[in-house]
Amino acid sequence: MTQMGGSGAGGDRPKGVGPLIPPLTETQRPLRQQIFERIRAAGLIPRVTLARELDVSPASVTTICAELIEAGLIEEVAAPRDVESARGRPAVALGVRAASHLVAGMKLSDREHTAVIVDFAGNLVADEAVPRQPGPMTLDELLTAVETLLARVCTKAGVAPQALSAIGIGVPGFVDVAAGLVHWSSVLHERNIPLAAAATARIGVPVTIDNDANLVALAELWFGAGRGLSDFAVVTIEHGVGMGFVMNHRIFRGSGRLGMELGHTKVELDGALCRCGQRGCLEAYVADYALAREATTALNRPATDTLSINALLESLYDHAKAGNATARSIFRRAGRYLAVGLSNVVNLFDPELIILS
Amino acid sequence: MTQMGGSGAGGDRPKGVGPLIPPLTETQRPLRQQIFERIRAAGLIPRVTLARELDVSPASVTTICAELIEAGLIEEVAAPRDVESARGRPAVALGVRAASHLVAGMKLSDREHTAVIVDFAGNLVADEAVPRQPGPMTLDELLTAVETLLARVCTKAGVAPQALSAIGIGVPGFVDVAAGLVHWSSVLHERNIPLAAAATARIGVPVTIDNDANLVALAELWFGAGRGLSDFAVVTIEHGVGMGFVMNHRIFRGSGRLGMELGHTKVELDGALCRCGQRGCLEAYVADYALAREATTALNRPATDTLSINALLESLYDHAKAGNATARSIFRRAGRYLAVGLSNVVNLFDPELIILS
DNA sequence: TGAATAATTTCAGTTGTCAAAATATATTTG
DNA sequence: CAAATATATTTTGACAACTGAAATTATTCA
Repeated sequence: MTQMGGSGAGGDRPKGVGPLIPPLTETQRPLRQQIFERIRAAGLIPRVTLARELDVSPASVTTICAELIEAGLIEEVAAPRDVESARGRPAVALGVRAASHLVAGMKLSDREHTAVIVDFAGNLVADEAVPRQPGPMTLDELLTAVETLLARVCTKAGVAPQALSAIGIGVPGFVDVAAGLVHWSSVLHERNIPLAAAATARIGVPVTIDNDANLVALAELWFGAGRGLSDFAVVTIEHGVGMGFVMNHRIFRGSGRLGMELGHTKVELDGALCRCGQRGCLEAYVADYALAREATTALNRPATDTLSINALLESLYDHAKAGNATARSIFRRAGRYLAVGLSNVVNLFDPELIILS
Repeated sequence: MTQMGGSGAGGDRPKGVGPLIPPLTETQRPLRQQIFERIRAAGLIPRVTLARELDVSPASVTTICAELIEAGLIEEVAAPRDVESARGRPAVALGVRAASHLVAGMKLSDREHTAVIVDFAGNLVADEAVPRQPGPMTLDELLTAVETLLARVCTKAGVAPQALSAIGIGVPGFVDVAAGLVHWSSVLHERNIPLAAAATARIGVPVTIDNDANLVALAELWFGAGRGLSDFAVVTIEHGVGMGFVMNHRIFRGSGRLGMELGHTKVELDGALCRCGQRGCLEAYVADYALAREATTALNRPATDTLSINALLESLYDHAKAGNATARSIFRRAGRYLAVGLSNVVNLFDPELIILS
């Protein structure tokens, strides 16, 4: 427990109590932004409704919307007349001006690079995917790959890469979003790469980077099942096990500004060996390489087998489907450990929803 | 993954994108409150410093402080002259007016009820503790116990209970803070008790309730090692295993508004049986009743032994200290499982600090 | 065509905050 | 000791963000 200041009701001054909250936290979203976000969230919404929902005066809404229209961010849209309450002056709906900005999103994973171009209203304009050989690359190779993919998807969308307003790149591994730094990633040889800055310089458009699991969570928050929820988790199982967590309507990152490491949650004391060097990590039971490790044993393959991981797993899956008890037990065990890991997330965070991806 | 709206750059309107943040964002703390909290946090602080630290103009500070003084919440304090920079008009320090409010805090646990009275500046005015028989009580019994304890601590502080501005009560178990409801607690027979409302009615002073682990975390946030940290966890081990978590300078509660359940985190697939009916919970390895369960075996006691849990544990501890390998192994195992549980917290939340209490 | 109704805009006023100037209270220096 | 210097606080006038109430506009209904 804690020692308190001086005792007694006396006059001795304490050193102060209460949390030490740093000065200007990024606390408040000005009304301007609230209104814009509301319009974007609604898609199409008249001023009256905005005023009612945000609990501000219609006067303010008028003023701010005029500015937003002036700035070209939103526009008035002729809405089909609502048959129900068809009395009085009809409301004119506002919508985000889709053409005002275009952004690109890219995801770099072990086996595939994907890219999308989305307009300001969230409509998909073009997408593109290219497979690639697993394994890490140098920064320069990666940037070239990004540039090539970007060029292709831009061509498809019929715009120049420089016409984009921003680009977001998701990479697996440890990412410091604020600093634009990749501490470690399975797609890069080196560590502590300032990927955001490097990509921005190369492409000439502002680039931000994030952990891929966080981006999946963000996608769910914006477009998917997570809209309207304040707290939920997204779990991704690929080469590793990742988790993105949304809390109070925004992506939560641990205090270290890195994402959260569901994969290295311990599910077994002194359990299987994990890539990270520890034992009993969830990842050591459910990640693809963990399954492959067991598969070599189960299928009686020599350790030097040249089969790719993918082929090995497919073979394992076939055996399991065919009734091979050993192969089945591998999947069953992975499933049970995953359940333990998820149950821990539930017990600690109590999210409204968990999305498996 | 998620399906997007219409494809193509076309004119079809989407249904909107982006998180659906509820209208009244309680995000912003008005400057008024920021200044007050800063004064409370600092204990004694001049206006200039306030203006500098909060990054607002001295003019605003003057205005708001005048109001706060007018309201009797803070006061000017003659500060000892600072020898260093002793030039120019000396700053006059502001401090919270300690006498303006008194509050009581109570903690109901299985073996003891404790109470403190604290003034508005956080000085301890009086405290009191009464032991009690473990086991649940009825609501009426509990309220009577609270009332009695409150009367005693008030007498000690020399104030009438009605003179208190507010009372906070911490109870073990599941507590819905917002609703003032105790879903389940080891000190109450019944479930879903509106304890806050009942206590408020009985005592005549506003009462709020919270989970005891949360309160310990709150105490650390206000008075202890957690001041200045934005994210940390407090783990309490008593009858059960509880955790309070501070995130972004405030207590985090899961979406269900209940606290988090570190105790029912799984640390072993199909592990030991827990009070909650599931298997492998952390609590089933480290809580006092879990240790006692093993102790009866280790010490060769008949199951019907009438020793109290406390006596049993002490006996176990003595044996371990004396070198009894079996007894030692019980403690060692508990320690290792606790480490697993904590490591999971670290991996998921990445807190700056974990406080064991 | 003239109500009736509802959305939006206009307008004047309040509130919160700031920059700059004025004022207050020290210490130093001549 | 008076003037110069330094620093803290208050005063003053101005600006920006919102708001309430009244006015204006666009529709439907009779």
